[in-house]
Amino acid sequence: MRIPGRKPPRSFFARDPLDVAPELLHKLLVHAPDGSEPTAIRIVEVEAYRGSTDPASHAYRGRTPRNGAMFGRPGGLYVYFTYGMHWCANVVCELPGDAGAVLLRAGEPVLGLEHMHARRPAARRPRDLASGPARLCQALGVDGALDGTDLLAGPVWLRDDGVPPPDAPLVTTRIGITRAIEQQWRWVVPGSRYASRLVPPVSRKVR
DNA sequence: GGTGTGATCGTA
DNA sequence: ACGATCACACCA
Repeated sequence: MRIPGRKPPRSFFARDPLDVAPELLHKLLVHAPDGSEPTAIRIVEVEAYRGSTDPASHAYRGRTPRNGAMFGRPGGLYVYFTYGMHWCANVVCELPGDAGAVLLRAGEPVLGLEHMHARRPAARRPRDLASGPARLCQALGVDGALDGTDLLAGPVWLRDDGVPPPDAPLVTTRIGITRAIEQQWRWVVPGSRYASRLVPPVSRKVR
């Protein structure tokens, strides 16, 4: 089987997640398991999480069994379990001397749509397949077994097929968090119909 | 199109 | 007790 695009150099990931995040827009995320057909999405929505300085980050309180991948090699995949039922995937980055990651929030399905629909019966149309961080993982078949794997070695790959990131991405606050809600650390492909939403909810739960 | 709510369980 | 969420019901 053939993996589309080229792999970015390791140095692409070894930077502040705030710099990496917008450059992940329009890149491909490919899951090519041994012995079954690959599926792929084009990334359209991301959020950056820093480490010790970001109260919303899983790495804020240091290393634990769960967030270990965030402290590993840049270019790794950090997959975590949340709400008792969902997996979400991050690209591991590294602000020099600190942990960091970029949450992959949504993508446009580009390869293996029939397999994605089989994994996501609730999705009526392509725009429902990967328009959310947990939906994206379901569509690609990404779960905890892939936590800590290398995006430069597979079976989950980050690939660059030459489509540049948007010149003027939409920048907003992060979604679904209750801390550090003032930071504008979410980037979306302008006008994308495959994003989870273009504008964050006006009111968020406060406690 | 929009809003509100229950599900479900690992984590710290 | 609380999530870096989702699907579905319900209203428009």
